Amino acid sequence: MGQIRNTRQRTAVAAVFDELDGFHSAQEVHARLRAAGDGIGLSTVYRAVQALVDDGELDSIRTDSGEAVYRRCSTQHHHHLVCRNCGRTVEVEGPAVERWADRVAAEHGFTDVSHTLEIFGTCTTCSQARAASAAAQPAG
Amino acid sequence: MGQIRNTRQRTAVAAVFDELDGFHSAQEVHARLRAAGDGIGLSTVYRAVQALVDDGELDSIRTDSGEAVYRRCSTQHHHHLVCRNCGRTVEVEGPAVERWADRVAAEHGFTDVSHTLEIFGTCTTCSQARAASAAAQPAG
DNA sequence: GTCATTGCAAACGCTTTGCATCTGT
DNA sequence: ACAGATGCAAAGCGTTTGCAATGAC
Repeated sequence: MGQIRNTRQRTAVAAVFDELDGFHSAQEVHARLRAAGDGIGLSTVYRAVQALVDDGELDSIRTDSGEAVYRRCSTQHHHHLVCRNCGRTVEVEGPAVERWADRVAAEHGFTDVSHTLEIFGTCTTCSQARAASAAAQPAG
Repeated sequence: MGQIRNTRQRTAVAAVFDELDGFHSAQEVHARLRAAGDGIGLSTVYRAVQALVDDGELDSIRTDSGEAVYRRCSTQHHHHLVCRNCGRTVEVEGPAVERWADRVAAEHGFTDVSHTLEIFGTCTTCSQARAASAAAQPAG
């Protein structure tokens, strides 16, 4: 059964996640490899990424728009604080949250626990801009 | 400009979320209304749901499979602990996490803060089933 | 030589959109 | 009567899959 072979394409996909931190989509990886001159098909990237997830080498989450994004598991775990207006992102850590999530899951008998946490808000710059434009256009 | 009208369909969609707790997809709402005898188009459900999200009456998140699901905002805010194998979901609360998210966002100057948090794991039943099947098939 | 892997294109599922019709105001 | 809302069908998007060709072992 399932004998796994080392191919140029699989290696290339894994290498992308070695070089890049954070989350990246299959399409992004594909574009990046194509740009680098590595001929590779989109479906191959999808299959390679899935294989890496199955192997436990990648974690995956869904973005707000429904796209699947992947990151190397060994990367330092952190969360994102995202401005919902300009998209500016701040990486934040919260050891307490990690422990809480693990504890809650354990209390319910869950094992092999992971979690995703995103915080959304309006950053200083954008809330000031919004206030200014509201003043200029009263009925906004 | 944007004058919003009260239509039978919009009311029906909003009513579904009044009666049901938790997260539900647009397709599920559509099927439910059809089953109840309310004639309504799928795209109308999508548009109604989006309008409710814009109005701040619904929250939306993405499931693991990329489907968008919605829930009434007035519902007590909580998070989900999801079995990544069978999909069983437990609702969990974590006041500490809420406060942490608000504080971290405030420290970075963000306002109007919200967040999404999902915990994934393998539930007791599924981890037992997995152990059993691994024992039966040593080279799995 | 065998069989997993590749790559294309077509299929898929969820969501969005164009447009003619309908309806609340 | 006007402007927003509806519903269908078709398009759009990310993702998956069928199948013949390719290449790792």
